[in-house]
Amino acid sequence: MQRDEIPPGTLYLLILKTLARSGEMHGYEIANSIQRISEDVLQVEEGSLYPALQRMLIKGWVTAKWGTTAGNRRARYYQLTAAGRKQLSIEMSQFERVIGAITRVIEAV
Amino acid sequence: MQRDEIPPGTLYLLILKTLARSGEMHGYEIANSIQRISEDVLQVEEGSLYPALQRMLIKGWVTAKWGTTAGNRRARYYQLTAAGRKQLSIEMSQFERVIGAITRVIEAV
DNA sequence: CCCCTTGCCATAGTTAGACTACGCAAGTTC
DNA sequence: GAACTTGCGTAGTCTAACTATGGCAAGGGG
Repeated sequence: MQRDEIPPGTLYLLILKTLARSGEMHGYEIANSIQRISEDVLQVEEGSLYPALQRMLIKGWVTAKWGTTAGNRRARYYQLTAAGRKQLSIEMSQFERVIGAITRVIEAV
Repeated sequence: MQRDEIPPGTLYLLILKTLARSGEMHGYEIANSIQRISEDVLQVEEGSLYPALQRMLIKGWVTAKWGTTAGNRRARYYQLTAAGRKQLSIEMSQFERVIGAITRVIEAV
């Protein structure tokens, strides 16, 4: 019913940026990082996160390899590719462009 | 394929705000207004606009009545209801909250 | 007069993607 | 050994923006 929180399309941007900042992370870390930095406004559900990561793998924006966490659990570590970095810059400018335009409309007198 | 321009969910906000600013408008005017004020960044397709207006009617955010334009054509004029004004303020703060959070993430060091 | 463009409304069908709800496994804590 | 946490994953649902199409009326150009 209630459309909540993460606007469709921006999850890619959030993940790309998070990976760009932190290098290599596994899914759980990515979700926690986004949630923490957004001050709990954005909650990345697992049912959104993992399918998004799969799609990003297919698109070639990230690569993944299995490893072991500090807490001794197996986890899949994701890393940006060159295409991912390029996509990040595309999504960044797209985001600014669109949000700027929306802001103009909702602030117009 | 390519996700373009208007992020799902924000069309309501754009329409609500446009009606709040201009009082009474028909669909075509609403679309043109959004496009103009956004400096052509946001293009409201008819196939998005009219279904959205229908949903807003059902939700009780707007009322509609048939009339005639200055150019002598029949058109459906939409007007905000009290519920629509309330919804506008909800969507405004929601938008700011979420966009602020996303901005924190994509600007984090 | 007929056609063409523009204004204006509408719907059917497709698609992307975020969600809920669930399942699985391994480690830690009590 | 029960419960909790970490961690990955999928099946199915739903919203809403899109493409494509159609229709109709008014006005202008040939």
